[in-house]
Amino acid sequence: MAYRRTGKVSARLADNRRRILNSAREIVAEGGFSAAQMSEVARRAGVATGTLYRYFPSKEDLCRQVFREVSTREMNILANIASEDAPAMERLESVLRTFAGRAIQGRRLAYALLAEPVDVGLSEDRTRFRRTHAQVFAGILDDAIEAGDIPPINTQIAAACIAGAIPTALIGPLAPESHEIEDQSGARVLDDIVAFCMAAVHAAPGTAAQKNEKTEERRIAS
Amino acid sequence: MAYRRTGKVSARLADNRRRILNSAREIVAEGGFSAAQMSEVARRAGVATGTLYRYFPSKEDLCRQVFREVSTREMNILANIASEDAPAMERLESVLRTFAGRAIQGRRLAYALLAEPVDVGLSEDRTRFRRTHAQVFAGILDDAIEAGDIPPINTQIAAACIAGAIPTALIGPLAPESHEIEDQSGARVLDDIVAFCMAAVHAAPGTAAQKNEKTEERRIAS
DNA sequence: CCCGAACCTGAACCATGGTTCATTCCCTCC
DNA sequence: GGAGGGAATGAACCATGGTTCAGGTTCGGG
Repeated sequence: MAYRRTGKVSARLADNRRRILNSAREIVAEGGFSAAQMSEVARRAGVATGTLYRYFPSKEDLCRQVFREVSTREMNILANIASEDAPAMERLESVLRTFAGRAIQGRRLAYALLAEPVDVGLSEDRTRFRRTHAQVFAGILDDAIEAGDIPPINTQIAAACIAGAIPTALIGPLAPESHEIEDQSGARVLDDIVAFCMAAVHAAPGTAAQKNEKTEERRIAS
Repeated sequence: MAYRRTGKVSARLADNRRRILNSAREIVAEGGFSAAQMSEVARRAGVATGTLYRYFPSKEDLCRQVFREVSTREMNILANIASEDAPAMERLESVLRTFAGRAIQGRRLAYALLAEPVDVGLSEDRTRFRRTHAQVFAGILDDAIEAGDIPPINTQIAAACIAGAIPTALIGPLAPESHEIEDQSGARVLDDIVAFCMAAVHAAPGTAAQKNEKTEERRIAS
């Protein structure tokens, strides 16, 4: 009697699952995890609340799934830059600039990933995310020291500082208001932040400055 | 008939109010604002839940009061250092060290003040706190530039970066575990963080290093 | 000593939002 | 085409935690 799951059905199931995840992601990107209520996710995905529980055992699981998808994407972008075949200092600056640039566009998503109030389950994932994150910075810094580009420093601490400085300056309460960033001054803010971090690791002066005029070409794809 | 509030009574009222505030503060210092449930505050203060509402119109008001008391205290400490009659770079380092040092002891309180999930009412106060905070840094940096101690930089951005870097490196998920900090290595971590920030603003090298041996004497009073 | 006002108490109330489950719908198979 | 099982529904359920309020207690004034 057992009935075989036909192609059309499992396609629909997969589609539902995807649509739920996408809806959740959209909501998070617009209003953070606090806006991601199950009823709202369901509404946007065009299914009933109860249906969510056929695809995810709990809200926490759904949110973690969303978090992982988004953060993995971000991580990969940075990791790719870090593993490029280029001098450490170039990779460092590129990573910083990309990180900050992506946070500026999609500030709400960056906020959700990095700073928003979340409960314990998610903050476990976030911890992993930020650590991995800092590891990318630390790795490049180690390379730079190895290559003699910068003097020896505590790369773990420096990486943590960078990982804190950039989001704070961009998306926290200390950040300039959105409208200040939207327009042309955004590039300037970005340059200043990158310059701060480069100086912090004793990058040879000028390295960051030269790049200023390149900012325009370096627009990051969303 | 009008009944005059006698001294003994208003003393008791004041005492109650104080005890409530103190209990709330203790709880926040131990477990953050999330642990500060009204029933728990009442229990610790030795009054009934309803009584809290004779002293504070809502939980939010109570929490904001606590936040203000604690943050004002912290702010004053930093502001005093900032307004000392000393060279800008000395004041800068002193402020950084004090800030980081106080965050290290009382990490949970620092977490509550700086990073913990809170709802909108409180985060308004927190925003003010962090801004004032960053202003202290920025003011000193301006002095330093004026005095020619460091090259001109965007002090607003630098201040925001510093205000983000220090807590992240100390109390966030990127921070070393408590036990790593409790023991002798705490001073080392602190030195590295301060060194990072000093370098970031192009402080002349060595300034931070000289101070390392002074760390012991600079133990911050709680 | 008694009255009324102020104060205190804590159990009941309520709002929010995640989770469940009896019912309905739709699909596969015979 | 209809029997039976998986999938979907959404209103009801429940847990949490802030807030209220009817009833009891304490205090000042006469």
